[in-house]
Amino acid sequence: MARTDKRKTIQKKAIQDVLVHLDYHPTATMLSEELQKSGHRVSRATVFRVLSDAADEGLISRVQLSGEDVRYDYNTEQHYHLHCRSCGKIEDYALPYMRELDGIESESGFLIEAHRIEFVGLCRECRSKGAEE
Amino acid sequence: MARTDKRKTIQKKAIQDVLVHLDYHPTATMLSEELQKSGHRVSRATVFRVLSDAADEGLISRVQLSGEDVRYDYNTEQHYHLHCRSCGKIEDYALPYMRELDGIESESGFLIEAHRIEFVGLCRECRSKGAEE
DNA sequence: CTATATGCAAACACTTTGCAGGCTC
DNA sequence: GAGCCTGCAAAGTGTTTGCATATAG
Repeated sequence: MARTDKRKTIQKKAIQDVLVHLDYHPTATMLSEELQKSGHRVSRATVFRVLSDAADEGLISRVQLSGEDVRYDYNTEQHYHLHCRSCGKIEDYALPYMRELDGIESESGFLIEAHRIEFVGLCRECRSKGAEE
Repeated sequence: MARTDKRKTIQKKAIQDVLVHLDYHPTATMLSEELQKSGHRVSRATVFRVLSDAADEGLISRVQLSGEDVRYDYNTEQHYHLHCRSCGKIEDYALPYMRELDGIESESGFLIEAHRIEFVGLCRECRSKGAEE
């Protein structure tokens, strides 16, 4: 699956630079577009490959919320996400990781190693626009 | 988005019957195959349309876990899912819905209306196979 | 009867892959 | 130099859509 990713290439550097400075969690396609905007020329296939490999190696993390394509997050700390049901915005949520949930006993025989929480609601902007309905 | 879904058709009935009796949460494609197995002839497009509409109307629920296609669950009660990282199995988890999480204050100005939790780990079978690594 | 729902196939969007050539080490 | 990495384009997937036809009410 993941290659060894030994060599430092200008493409990887460009991808990392852009990802770190974005204030949102992009899909591979979005990141590809951001690269173009900032003048970097990296093929789409490479963006997919590099992001996927980096996630497999644990350098960045994958985020998949309901109804969304896979997104990438340079923050590899365990954390949660807020998902606006009106505009689709995805933000980090400042709630401390609920470590105790990982240890919960389960009737199913599962060994629980981690958990992910997606909070769904309305962001400040959509609330003030009256999207409450 | 959602049509009004007024008419009762044999296709809708077949889809509902099969979905309710499955012991797992299928994707539209999986459900399409199950329909074939059980002798129902429903076009793939119809399966996608009916499932999506039913979810929009709240008759069934969408489940999307990391790295997976959208799945459908006839259980519309709020509940959580266990996701085996080894075999990919998705099961319901008997933890009561943590209603209090929906009300948590957020620094971001979000109004939180609901949340979803995905527990990741190893199912009983994969544990005994020694997939722990 | 009339309008909604289905089936089919084409269109789509996103992602993956094979291969030749380029670039890192 | 050797082989990993990239770019390109083609191939995959899963899903959506347009349109003619079938059918529920």
